Amino acid sequence: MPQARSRSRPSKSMLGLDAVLAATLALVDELGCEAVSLRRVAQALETGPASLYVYVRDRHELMALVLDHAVADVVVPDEGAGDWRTRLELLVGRIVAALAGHNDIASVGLRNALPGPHGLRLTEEAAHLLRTGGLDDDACSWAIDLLGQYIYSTALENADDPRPRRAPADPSGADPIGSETFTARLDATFRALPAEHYPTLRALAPRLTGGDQDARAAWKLRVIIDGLLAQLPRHTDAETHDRRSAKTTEPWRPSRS
Amino acid sequence: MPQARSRSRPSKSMLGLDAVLAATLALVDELGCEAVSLRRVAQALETGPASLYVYVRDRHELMALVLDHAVADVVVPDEGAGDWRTRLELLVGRIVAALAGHNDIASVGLRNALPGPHGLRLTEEAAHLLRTGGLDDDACSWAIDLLGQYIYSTALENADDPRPRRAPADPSGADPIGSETFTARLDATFRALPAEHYPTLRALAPRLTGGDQDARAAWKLRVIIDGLLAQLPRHTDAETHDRRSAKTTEPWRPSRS
DNA sequence: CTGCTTGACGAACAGTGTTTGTCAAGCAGG
DNA sequence: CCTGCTTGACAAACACTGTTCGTCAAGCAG
Repeated sequence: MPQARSRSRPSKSMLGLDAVLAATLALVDELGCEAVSLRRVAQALETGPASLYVYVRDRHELMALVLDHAVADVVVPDEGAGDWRTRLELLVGRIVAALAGHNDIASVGLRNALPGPHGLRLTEEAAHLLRTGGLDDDACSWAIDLLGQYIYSTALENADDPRPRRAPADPSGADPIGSETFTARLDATFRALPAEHYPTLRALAPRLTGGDQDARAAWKLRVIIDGLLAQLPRHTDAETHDRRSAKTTEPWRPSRS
Repeated sequence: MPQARSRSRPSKSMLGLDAVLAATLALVDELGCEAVSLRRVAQALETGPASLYVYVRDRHELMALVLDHAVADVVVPDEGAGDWRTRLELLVGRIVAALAGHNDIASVGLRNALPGPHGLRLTEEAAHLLRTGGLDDDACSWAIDLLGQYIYSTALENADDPRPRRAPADPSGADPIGSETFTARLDATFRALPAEHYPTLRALAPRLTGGDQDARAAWKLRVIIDGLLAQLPRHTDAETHDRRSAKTTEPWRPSRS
């Protein structure tokens, strides 16, 4: 048991990275990424911000680790869950849900965050499923990239939006904008467009931000997977492809560097 | 002509929003978004940061306006450029290129930035082309969302990467990581994975970050458009769809709110 | 002429990430 | 047991950030 110290420092148990990550993630949930400062994390842990540098190189690395922490509980669908496509949809859906459940943590994934162990685990599984689905190595590699974009963007979009994703709103209440969600403001933007210059957007306005967000996410994923399948060579099986343009007779493939 | 002032304030021409946006964008080009502070912008304009508040509500709004400014020169393809698909690909390609040419400005688009006049102009055109391609209103609305995700993510990924996208690297040179690109580090991450646990990622490693980035972007866009077309009703024409799963006989559509 | 509006912007404030240096506990080696 | 080294903890300090408040000055309307 640590003794009282000459600087009147109270007895402190060793922090540990897990505690740091958990505290950080809790603050992300509450305040959104931008408002999570090292001082806030340290305060939640009853220490000072300098203490965190034992565990992370800088704030950026901390957030990357927290992102990975957020998907730690995502379970890879087992083989009994269905064919490769079903499992891929399940997997991606679970990742999106896990990230969306933590405010805007997904924004970290869009900012040069190196994947951690859980991210790699899940990526390995997704790549494996894509391969099972018949994509060759080139297509598989770029599909991973595309799915990654979809996952982070969609998780960000789907995150519960009761709190602004920016710094906490003006508490004075003088500015009504601060208490409105981004989605509502985007919707208002579309609805306010002059119809003579923006006929399509005006016509679509009720739908652009509307609908069930899970249904929307699933639809977009379906689009992507159908699109991936459309890249498979036609001689793979007896099925034919739906082609609107007669651009190529052979499916185009990622070039080799 | 303004006179000399009692506070020895030198004669200043009125700033103007355009000058502010141009100066900001130049700094984004040079330093990346995060390093662009209001003080830096003000300094470039030979004024003080408080001056900028005449033109923008806050830093967030400034960056959103700069994002719009970055696509100001994107020209909508005219009808002679080809069918709707060709024009959509052209349009999206131009937007991505415009954004990618300005370091990480696209990251602003992933952060609750309300669209400006140019963004709306381009979105209107994309929506119009999608409609021309046969998507109904529901699908069109969600496709706009998906394309937006693709555009910002891809522009961010394609941005020239000679400068770190984060704060300027440690100038001491003691840390070699700071001078490496994110892509290189991601590549190294994949290549260093143990093959027994990550067989697929290890096999794909040379391709995951490799290849020509324009080709990659075009491939991903093709996937998305092909996927969109795969959602069209089959009774639209004599063409059949490539379906891997027998989940639905009718194409699934976005639900109405 | 007076008062109001608006652009310009310094000073100040609260807050941020990070570095440096000190303390204290634990461990290894003599 | 003692000494030196390592490592976790973390305060103090620094440079920097976004923003607010208040003042100045020019222009305009009544």
